[in-house]
Order: sequence, then C-alpha cells, then structure tokens
Amino acid sequence: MIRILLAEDEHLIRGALAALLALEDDIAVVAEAGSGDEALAMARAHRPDVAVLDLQMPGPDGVAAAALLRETVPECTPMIVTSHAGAGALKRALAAGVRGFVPKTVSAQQLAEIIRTVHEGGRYIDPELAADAIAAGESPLTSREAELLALAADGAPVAEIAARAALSPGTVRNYLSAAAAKLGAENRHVAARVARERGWL
Amino acid sequence: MIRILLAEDEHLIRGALAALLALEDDIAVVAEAGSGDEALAMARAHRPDVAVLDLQMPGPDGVAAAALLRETVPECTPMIVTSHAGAGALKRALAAGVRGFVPKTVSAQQLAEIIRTVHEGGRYIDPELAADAIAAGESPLTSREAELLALAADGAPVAEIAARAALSPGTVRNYLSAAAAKLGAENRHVAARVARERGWL
DNA sequence: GAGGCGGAATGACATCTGTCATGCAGTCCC
DNA sequence: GGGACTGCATGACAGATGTCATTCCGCCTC
Repeated sequence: MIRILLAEDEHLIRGALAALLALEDDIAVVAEAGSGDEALAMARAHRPDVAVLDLQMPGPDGVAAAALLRETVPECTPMIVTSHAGAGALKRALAAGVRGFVPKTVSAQQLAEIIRTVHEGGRYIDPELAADAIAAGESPLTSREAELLALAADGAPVAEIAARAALSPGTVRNYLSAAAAKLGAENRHVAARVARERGWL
Repeated sequence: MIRILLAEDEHLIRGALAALLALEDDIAVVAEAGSGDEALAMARAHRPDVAVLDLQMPGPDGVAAAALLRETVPECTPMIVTSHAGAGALKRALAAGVRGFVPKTVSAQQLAEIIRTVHEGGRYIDPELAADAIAAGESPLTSREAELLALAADGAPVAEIAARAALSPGTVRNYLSAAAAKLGAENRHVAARVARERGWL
C-alpha cells in the first residue's frame, strides 16, 4: 500500500483527486494539505511514501516544498502535478530533487501509474515538457545579465535597477543590451519575457 | 435531474469533477469536452441544462464558448469554473451572459449547490472576485488609449504600434503617456500590466 | 449661436535607453 | 611570461521614448 500526501490549494481539485486516487487498491491518501507550509507539517506528522504537490500553492510553492521535504522527511518522494508549467519550472523542480513532473492533462489512471513508478524509485517527466526543456537548452546569459534582467522584468526604469544593483546606469544598460541581443529580443522588456518563458531567470 | 456538460482541458481534473458530480443524486454529467470547440459540438448534440466551462481551454476559451453557447443553444445556462481569475475575466464573462463564476477553491458540495442555483435561474459570483471587480471600478482610459495600450502590451516598439494603428509615432507616444499617467505607471510597460490586471484591456 | 469641455491627433523638446569602443581583472593554454 | 579569451564595468554617442503646448472636431449647456 502506497501512502500519499496530497497538497493542492484548490479544494475542488484536491477533493476530486483524493476521491479518484482512493479508488486504486494500492494507494491510500493519508494526508491532505492546502498550502506549502501545511504540506510540510502533514508530511512530518504522517510520513507518507509519496508527496503529490501542486506547483502553484500559497506559501512555499510545490518546488520549494519539495526541496524542504527532501531535507526534513527524506524517505518521502516528492512529485509535482501542475496546470501551466514551463521549462523553467521543470528545471527548478529537478534541481530540487523532484522525481515526477506531471501536467494535469494526464488521466487519473496514468497518475496512479506514475505514483507507482515514482514509489518504486523510478522517475517520470512529462515528455512534452522534457522536450521543451531540452529545446530551450542552457542559458546563454552570464550571471550578471540574468540578475539584471530579473530586476528589469517588472518594467522598472534603468535608474531604479542601477540603484538596486549598485551599478552605474550605463553598465546596467550594457548588460541588458547584451542579454537582449543574445535572446534575439528588440528590448529588455521582451528579453525578460523570453528569458522567463525558457526558465533562464 | 440536472443534465450538465463539463468542459475542461485537463483530463485529470475533468475526470475527477465528473466523478464527484456523479455522486450527487440530482446531477447527471451527460457530456464532456476538452476544448471550446468540442464543448459547442457536445452542447448541440446533447442539449444540457447547464454547461460548466473551464476558463482556460484550447480553441475558444470558457468565456468565448459561453457567448457562442448562448446563441446556438439558448436553453443551456453557461457557468465558468477557473483557477487563476482576475477581475477582467469576470467582467468579460458577465458580458457574455455567464450566470455563474466560481474559483476552483470551492468544495464539490458547494459547486453542486451553485449548479443547482444557476439551473433554477439564479446567479452566483465568487464574492472575492466580485469585490476585486468593484474595487477596480470603471476604466479611466479612453478607447484609443486602451487600444494602443493593448498593442503595446507585448513590448513592441512605438514605431510598430504606430504602423499597426496607422498613426504618427508622436500620437502613439502621447496616448501611451496619457494612459500611463492615468494608471500611475512610470512607463507604458508597467501601465500595460496594470491595465491587464484590472481588466481594462 | 457662443462658450466650454473632452477626445483625437500632431510636432518640438528634453530625457531615457540601447549601441559601441574601451579598459581592467581573472583564467586557460601554450 | 605572453597571448587569447571571457566576464565585469564605464562613458560617449545616436536613436527611441515621454512630456508638453497646440490645433481641430464633435458634443453638451446655457
């Protein structure tokens, strides 16, 4: 019997998932959580075999919760279920030690099967997302470029970015310009969007 | 017996919802769809009493599907269920004749209750989203300002916007500047973001 | 009809932003 | 040690952007 923790902030989905997974003979939902913090508390209390975490949650999100879980409850294998995932989220998840990454487009049977796979020590990554992540490749941005692009992402003027990074405005412009060139973007705003989409921020 | 159509592109959620709603004695899921187009076809074929539509779907989204439904299958009452909704989506939905607007944070029992309410001719709008929409108020932007701000939303340079709108670059700058001032934004990029958040585009 | 008001549209001016040439420090490879 | 290379940092210049004053037109009010 595989004992699982289900963390998902949308009651409707959480309840529905719990009901469906309960239909599987070898799976038992032993705990439910509606936020990242709650998920950690529940995991400590119930010591589940597998934690099924939604990516978008209040408090620590799915990936952050997975990272914390690996530290505090190492015998619990974390996996992520999500609606709108990009290659960036997948990368962060793998770096955090997540063993399964599944979009909500799979069926309940498939999800159950993936839970079994993960529980037996295997891995499962959604093929389409994996392809995206591979296609996106490694970030061509230097650390400084990525850092300044992140600061520019909300549309702040250069002067503010320069102040926050303790740099001359000219320097900031230079990095942002280089980043935009590498990304084939016309200006820093579209560059920031592209970089986010590819998980390079 | 209330006959409903369930349109939701995520198999996992759709299957789970269908299972939960089937538990209610007075509700029958007579059709399921995974896209806006499919939802319309199913509605024409099965003539359900209520259409439960996810906001985010391939093809026509939930609101667009609801609008089309009201034309082609007038006896079917549309309602929207969604994860990440803003005031803008709510406004569009109400304009399209949607009778219920529910976030996925409600429980299955609540959803069933809301389906009954809507089926009896009532309305249900999530209180929090309604408050957001009221707080956002009416758009202070003129139609031209909104139009140009929408064109500027993806970070395009002014020259391109001017070409698309068949205006002088100076005029475009002027409108965008006025819009940014009304929205308290420092530049057109943040202005576009703010306007989107408040449903003014 | 006169006057006031607000939106549409434009060009001139000042400021901001992106591009370029340049210098400096660290690293790798002969 | 001497190059060659890469990343970090800066300022000068040109082009893009935002601000302002102004004109024109339709609408409303008196």
